[in-house]
Amino acid sequence: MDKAQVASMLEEIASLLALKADSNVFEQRAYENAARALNSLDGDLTQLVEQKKLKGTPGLGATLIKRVEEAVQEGHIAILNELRANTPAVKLEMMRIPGVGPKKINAMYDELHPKSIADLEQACKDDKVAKIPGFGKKTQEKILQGIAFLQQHADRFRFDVAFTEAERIRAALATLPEIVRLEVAGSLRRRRETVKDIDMVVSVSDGAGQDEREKIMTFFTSQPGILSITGKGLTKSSVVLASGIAMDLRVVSDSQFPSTLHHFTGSREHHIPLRRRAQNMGMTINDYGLFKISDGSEELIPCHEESDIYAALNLEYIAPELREDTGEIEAAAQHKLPKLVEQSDMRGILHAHSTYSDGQRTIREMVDACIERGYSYLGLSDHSKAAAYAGGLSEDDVRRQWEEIDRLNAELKGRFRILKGIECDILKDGTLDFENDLLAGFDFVIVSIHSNFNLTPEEQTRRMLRAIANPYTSIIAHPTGRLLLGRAGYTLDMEAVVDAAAREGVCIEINAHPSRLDLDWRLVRKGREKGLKVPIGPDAHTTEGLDDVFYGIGIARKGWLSAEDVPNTLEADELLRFFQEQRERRLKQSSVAH
DNA sequence: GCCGTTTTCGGCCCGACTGTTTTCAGTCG
Repeated sequence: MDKAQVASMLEEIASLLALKADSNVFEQRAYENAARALNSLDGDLTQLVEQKKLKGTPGLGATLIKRVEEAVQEGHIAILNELRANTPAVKLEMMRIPGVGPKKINAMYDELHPKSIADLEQACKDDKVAKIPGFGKKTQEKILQGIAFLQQHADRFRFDVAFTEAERIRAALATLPEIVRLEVAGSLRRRRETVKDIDMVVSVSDGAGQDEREKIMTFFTSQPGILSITGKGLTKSSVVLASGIAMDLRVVSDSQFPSTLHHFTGSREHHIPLRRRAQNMGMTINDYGLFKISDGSEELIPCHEESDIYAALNLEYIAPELREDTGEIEAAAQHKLPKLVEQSDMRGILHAHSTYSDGQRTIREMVDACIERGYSYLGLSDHSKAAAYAGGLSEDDVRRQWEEIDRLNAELKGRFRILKGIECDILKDGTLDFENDLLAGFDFVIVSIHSNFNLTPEEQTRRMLRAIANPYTSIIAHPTGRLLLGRAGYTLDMEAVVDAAAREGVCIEINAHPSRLDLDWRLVRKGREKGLKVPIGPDAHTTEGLDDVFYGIGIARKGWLSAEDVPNTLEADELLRFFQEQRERRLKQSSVAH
């Protein structure tokens, strides 16, 4: 039983507690907090429990520690089983309907005993829900709409899908002269890998009247590609976009903009301790501003930018990507936040394919596209022979490719550099798809799993650790193989993998493809603390694919990475030296070991 | 259920919006 498993049990308890008749929201929150506390713990949970090291962890009190110990030692938590037995499954399902929460669910369940969402839908159509005390026609209609929304739309979207939609609307709104400031907020601004909806905040000058606001809202709700308008007012309008994503636009006066933007950027988890801090300092935060409380009256503290809010709380500015309540407030108070990596730090591409394997562009075309984007090198990494489905290279193909690279490098001398790399398959037993004497000819070796996804976690972990132990391994690519909203990753002990990679000096990439974003940012963060180097790899199969680096940078920033943590912020010469030293050190170590 | 630089009890972030109600409960972010 690992941390993630126990954490999800605690989360389930929280959800089930919410549905209890006499539920206590604070107890529920305690379980949610404990789940998060557990996830960000370092080390093996079983050991932590055995050594009684959980005591003192913020968010874990005596009771929660007992629950965690029970889960680890017994494999189950008694009160979870009890809650499950006493909570009809349909209640949990109903939690997914927008606008419906625990209280309404319990009322509907007690009156109508639906067995499924379909039953509930029928009850609405039969006008039975509107007759429940405290309910009415409008609530019934809203529930029907909520059910329809559930049936038509996924409840989460990949970052890139939402970002593209948001960017289109942002660009359109930016043409309006009435708008002073304009920002995307919400989880999209925090660069979460998936998002539920799009939040946007715009400001009008403080003297602006109703007309300006109305014009903005009308312009917004009449944009092309809007499926339906679910709300339209002077401060907030809501629509559903063609892709099925819900979007809210808020209009505020410019002096309120920083506070409103901050509020709607979240996360909720970040705001709770932040507001507690404000409270302790005799202040209060709401979406309209930061206020000093004296003698019971509130005095506005003027903030022109979000950074002013943090400054007033004696904090360094906290970038949106970090606002997840994973220690950023404490770090900001001690002025220990990292300087986060940016696109302008990136010097070259590591992990791209060409027509030699399954890429759609020739090496030369990929090179030109890199030059166009301001990069000074391309670390080419076509597939190895085991990846037959992807046109993996034979040993002869590799030598042929090297010749072409040598030729091109001579031609490009001084302007650009192609690095000889490979994306080498990790075979079922953890050995690599090419012999070491061939691997020695590459400038760098990326290794990754493309087969045998269904090994046991122990086997899969052993397989990966063996690949890490090969002294020619430079980088692990897409370590879990997950496809966001598609397929779960291989089950393996990622913490052991991150530990081993950091210890051995092997890099783990952030695969920047928006369907992967793997290594996960939570693990990026843990790896960074152990000295792991994390290149950002677009895994480009086309020239456009090179632009996916953008998504990888968002994840790198969420993982608290600075430029020095990301090897492809180095110049080509420095990077080649980095790989060379890495290999020499590891060869020396492995010969000592033998 | 957690937590403590006045506290071991009594707080726990905060306000908008909506709908159902005549003063508030539920939901959301």
